[in-house]
Amino acid sequence: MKPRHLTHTDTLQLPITGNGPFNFRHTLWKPSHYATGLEAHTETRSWRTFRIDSLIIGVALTNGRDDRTISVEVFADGDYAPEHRDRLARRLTTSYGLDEDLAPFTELAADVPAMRDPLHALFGMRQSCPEDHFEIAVIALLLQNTTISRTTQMTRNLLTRHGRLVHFDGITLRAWFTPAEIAAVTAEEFKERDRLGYRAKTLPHFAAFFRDHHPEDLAAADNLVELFQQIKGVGPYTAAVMASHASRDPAVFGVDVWNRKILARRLLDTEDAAPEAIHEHLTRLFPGHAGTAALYLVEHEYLRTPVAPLLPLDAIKTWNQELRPSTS
DNA sequence: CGCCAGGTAACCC
DNA sequence: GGGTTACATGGC
Repeated sequence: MKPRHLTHTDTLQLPITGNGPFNFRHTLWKPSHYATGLEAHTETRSWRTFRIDSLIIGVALTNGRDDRTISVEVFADGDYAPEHRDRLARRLTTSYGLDEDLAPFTELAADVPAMRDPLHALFGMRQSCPEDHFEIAVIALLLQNTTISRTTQMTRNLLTRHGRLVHFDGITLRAWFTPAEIAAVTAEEFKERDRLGYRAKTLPHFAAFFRDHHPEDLAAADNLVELFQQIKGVGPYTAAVMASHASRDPAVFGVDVWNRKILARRLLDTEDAAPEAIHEHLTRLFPGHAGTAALYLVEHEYLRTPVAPLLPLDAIKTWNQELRPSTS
């Protein structure tokens, strides 16, 4: 599979309009996130791909000098039209919470001892979710009841076989498939070829749901967690990930066996605890912002030993080699 | 081997 | 309703 070359097409300056501090590095790069090949980060620069309809866009992002702007170099092919500029700007602004008010959370956190170190180390970090609802649902699906190494393997299989490979600004990255692009793929194929196991039969349900429900419709729903759980294969965890990440509800967070133990240790001083106990505790300490609080605690846990560390600048070439499959 | 992973649906009473 | 159990797969 040869990468498609995207050419430099546009430049954006995105203002940080939301109240509160903005931490460029820890907003775009999350120490706890596993490697997908959809993005790459060095100390000062980030790259990411986006699908906007069928268009494939690559962006290179850097922090503005005043910490209140993000500079975006846009790479695309010939289909990039003026209307895409606004949609991309909105998508980036939402994905990284540039217009969100972080102050209510930081004020609550100032009074919570367990939050002292995370708040200090990650000050100004916001939720990041470059994925749309469909894409984050697939990520959450691949996290269900398995190890990160297998999640990484399944992600690689899916993106290699059904996604795209693009090259821009000196880097090679994968890009997502759209619901329409996997509409014809059978559950059997997902299982046998992409090694999805029992998850294989739920992926077609995801594609069908998001072909019929566009992101705009979802904003109108009043109980998203409930709505999302109507999709076969989406339970409380996946629905909460979708609501907290793609819908950016700061009050919501998905509890799984992994963050359950982290939060139990940090908040309750025990090795493990019931999900309800954790949820209740965090909701009481951070009314309306429990999800943001959980984000800070979990990312701080991984800050010293990131799952996918920042790349040294000179590692990009090696990275490109690894991402290109050597097999036909 | 058996157990467990960054869960969920289907089944039981 | 609330408490089991099967579900695929790979790593240890």
